[in-house]
Amino acid sequence: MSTESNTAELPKQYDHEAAQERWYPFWLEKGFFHSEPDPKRKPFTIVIPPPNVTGALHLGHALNNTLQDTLIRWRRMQGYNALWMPGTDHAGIATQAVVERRIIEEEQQTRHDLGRDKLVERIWVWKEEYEKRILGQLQRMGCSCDWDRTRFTLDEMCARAVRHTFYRLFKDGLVYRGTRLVNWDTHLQTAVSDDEVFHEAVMGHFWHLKYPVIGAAKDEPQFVHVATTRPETMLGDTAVAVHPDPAAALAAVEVELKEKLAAAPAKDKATVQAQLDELAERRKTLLPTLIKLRDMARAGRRVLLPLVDREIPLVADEWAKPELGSGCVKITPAHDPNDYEVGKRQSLPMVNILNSNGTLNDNAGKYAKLTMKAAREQVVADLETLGLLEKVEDREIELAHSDRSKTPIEPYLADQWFVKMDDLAQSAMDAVSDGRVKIVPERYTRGYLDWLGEKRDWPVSRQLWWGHQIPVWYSKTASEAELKKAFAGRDDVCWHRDEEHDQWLIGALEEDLTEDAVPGHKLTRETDVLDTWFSSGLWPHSTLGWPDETPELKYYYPTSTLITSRDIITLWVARMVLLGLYNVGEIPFREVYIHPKILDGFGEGMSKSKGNGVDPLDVIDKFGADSLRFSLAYLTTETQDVRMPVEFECPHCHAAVEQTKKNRIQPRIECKKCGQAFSTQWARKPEDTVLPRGLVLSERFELGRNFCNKLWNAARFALLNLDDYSPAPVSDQELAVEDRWILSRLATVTAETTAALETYRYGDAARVLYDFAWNEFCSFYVEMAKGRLQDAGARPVAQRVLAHTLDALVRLLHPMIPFITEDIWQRLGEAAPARGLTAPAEAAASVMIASWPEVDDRRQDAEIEARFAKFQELLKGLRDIRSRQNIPPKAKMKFTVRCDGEFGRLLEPMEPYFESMAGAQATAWGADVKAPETSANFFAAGAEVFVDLADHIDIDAEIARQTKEQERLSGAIAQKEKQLSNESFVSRAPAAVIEKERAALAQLKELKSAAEAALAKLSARR
RNA sequence: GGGCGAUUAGCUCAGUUGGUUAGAGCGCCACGCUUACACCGUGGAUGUCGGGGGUUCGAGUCCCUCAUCGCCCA
Repeated sequence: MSTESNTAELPKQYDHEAAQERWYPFWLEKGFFHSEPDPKRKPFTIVIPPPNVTGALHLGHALNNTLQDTLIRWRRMQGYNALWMPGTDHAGIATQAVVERRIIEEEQQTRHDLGRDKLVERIWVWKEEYEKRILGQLQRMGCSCDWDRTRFTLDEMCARAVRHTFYRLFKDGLVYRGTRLVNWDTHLQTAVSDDEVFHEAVMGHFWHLKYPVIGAAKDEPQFVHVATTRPETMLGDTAVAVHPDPAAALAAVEVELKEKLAAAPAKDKATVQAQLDELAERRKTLLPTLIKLRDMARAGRRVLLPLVDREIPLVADEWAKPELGSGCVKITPAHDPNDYEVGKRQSLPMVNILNSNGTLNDNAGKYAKLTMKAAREQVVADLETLGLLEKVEDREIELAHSDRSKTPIEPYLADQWFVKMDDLAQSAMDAVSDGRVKIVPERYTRGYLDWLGEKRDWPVSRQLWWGHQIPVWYSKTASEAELKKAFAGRDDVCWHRDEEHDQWLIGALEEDLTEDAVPGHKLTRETDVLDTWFSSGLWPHSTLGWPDETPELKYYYPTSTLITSRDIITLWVARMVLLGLYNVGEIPFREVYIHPKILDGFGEGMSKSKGNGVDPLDVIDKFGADSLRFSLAYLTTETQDVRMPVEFECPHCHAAVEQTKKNRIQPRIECKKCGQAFSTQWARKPEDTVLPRGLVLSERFELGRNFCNKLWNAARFALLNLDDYSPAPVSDQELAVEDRWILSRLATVTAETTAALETYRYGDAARVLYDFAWNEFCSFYVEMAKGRLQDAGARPVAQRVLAHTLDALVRLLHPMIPFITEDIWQRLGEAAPARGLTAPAEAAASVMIASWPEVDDRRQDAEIEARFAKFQELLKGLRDIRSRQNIPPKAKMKFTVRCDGEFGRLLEPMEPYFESMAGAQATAWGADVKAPETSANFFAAGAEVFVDLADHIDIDAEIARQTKEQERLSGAIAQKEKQLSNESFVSRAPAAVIEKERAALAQLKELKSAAEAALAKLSARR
């Protein structure tokens, strides 16, 4: 870097690209991101919520990582030994689904064509590509992660932690295998968890079927009527249910409806009444039948299931709702979650009619091998032929879909592995209840506790190939004696009996078992893999080397803070707490900060599939990483999600094209301004892909860009004026008013920023610094320093305070906007290598490792701030007169101030600044100042100011201004008088408040009479 | 159905323990190339604080209720 600082080197606009390209490699090279355990220093640790390798990062990640980087850079500057552990997540099903889909699209091959090893190999290739891309994105954002420690949930270190955890759980009897109804994705052929399922309303039908009653007597119903949205499942029916006490059930509903009727607003009463009427009708016509059926059910009567000709029982169960439909319901325990519960209660057989690929199996008789869809048509047709189809209704149904394959979910009975949640969940609840783990904002605590409180066992197996294969081997044939003999002396193998399937489950710690590990028997390994959350749940300790007691684990664990978004509090945060406690015996982090979500201009969450996602790299290209970061931090407030109207930028003319729900899903868009077309993320066809792509942006980021540019130019000004800088201690006597003011403000702002960051109030921190930098440092301090910098006598002190203040400001801003602050720091380092007011010292080699500013209480000076506020008020009044009087900017104006001696003593020294900042020259201060012949007056800070308008008077403008002022005052006076004449106010409000109001009223009246006098004078001259 | 959050200027949002006539940025209007910055400067206009009720001398702020939107859970 050249040591000259000339203007050519200091462009008028901040060049974000140059700064990013220069300083990130610099930080890396210096090893500033790296941390090593050092017992002499206090650690501060965060682990990244590992992004999925499924795809690139979006704006939500940008927010998440901006906040983490801000936190870690700040703590690093505070002197902590700061570690930010980075890495990525293998995201089992999501990644496998993406890669599988791509292989099908591009090579027309399924995973079964490829085989397990080949597919996994292909996914690793994908992972390498996306990991690189993701880490690259983080780096472009400026993230100061310790890249030497980068981990992946499927790498050797994490895999070892997974093996140990599973083994411990297995050995402790906390993991078991069982048959359960799961959400089956027939496309991907795996179970998916509830949170991987979304519900969508689709148009469907409601088929009304009837099943013949076996041996029905004359006075008995010949058929039972049931209705279903999925008629093909009747092949798996094992019962028909009727309510055990239909009369009571109907009565209960009636009571409820009556209460509702009483409470309902008038407009809703008719609807509720109609429901009541229908209920009464039902009681008359349907209830007797239901009671009869109930009695038949108790007598063990059966019905004949058509098509498969299976006799199935009538059962009495509360799941059947007498107020709905026929009051009877078919029970298919193997294919419906509610029926499954009924099945368990009533000890019904569970007939599985599905193959894992979604076709019907042999239990479906002649319908075997058909797809669900084909079977449905056939079943309906056959029932109709038999006269057993009563009617078909159209109906909108909520259908569960797999989030991964977007295909409908089939409830399906399958063997799954579970972790018992009892004690584990309790331990995680306790950690939060007793405050060892603190969730910020606190309101998220409740959801966490409620969810864990259900203590539902955790299904951890997935029928996938991409993931940690469960380290359990099966043997059906060996005896326990043989196992004991085969594994004698080994503490890395243990086994449990699986009574349900009549076999041994053998777990192995690190080493895989061979097929012949038990002589004379063949072992087979479980093919399922573990849920991704199982491995990411270990993240805070697995990345630090657990199960080994590494120096890292001892030093950095528990970590300090976890920053994440609210949707994974239960899935991930809770799992980390309970697994950390289970494995390490200690909580994984002390605080969890939950940040807002990013929404688009329509209030919808952003997603790539919706087309409203913004790529952080687009924003960085256009605005720079600092602008992205600052804008996001600025918008991060406690209760609000971040709403961001999205727009395209035309690559031809750079005009903004508003994103609409319509154009956001089109492959090409025509620019309204220049008429040329550009492509979007949806472009697939050659005619679209040849078009240049339009960036997807939000004008919200202009806030950050403008701010960075302002800061840049303030620094530019300073640098241009520091050429002959010399460091030296500055005594209090040497400080000018504005010096003392800015130093006082700096002390306050330092305290406010620190307090905001301590409580995760990023928006507040950004606002405080924005206002200070722009409205105080730039608008006042820099403006006022200009004069002194031209004066050889005052120049050195002005330079020293300027350099010092900029130094501190840059340090305060560094955690949020690292690149520009480093760029300024380095340039400042050349112009003013040693800085500081009491004892100038060599600046740090990088702002990254500079110390966080301390609050200098001694500088806080309420008196100087009050004095400065008066100055600002007067200045504003003067500028206002100029503007309203249409006095040309270059024309000088003269003013006098009627005030007491103290006021004059304080403000008179500021005369040069009225001159330079408002083009106004003070000609007199004091109590005996008289209004000039032709003048405009205003009150400010307790003084009356007269602007001499002899050369400028615009009577109409002044009348307008004074009239408006007078009206404003009249309004205020009326309000105050009303308040003060209110008996109860005067008798009940605190005396201080009343006193304040009285004084205010008197003041207002004084101002008003002055305005009236001025008006009278003006009218006379008109 | 239960829970959480939101509703303040055209847009995006602040608003501390209830106490002068509610603020910022963008946008808008007027003026301005003042030797850091037009990604700028100076000034200006803009609000039934979602609706209704209540508590209080006093409510954007506390309570109840309704509406709309978003998220989570069933």
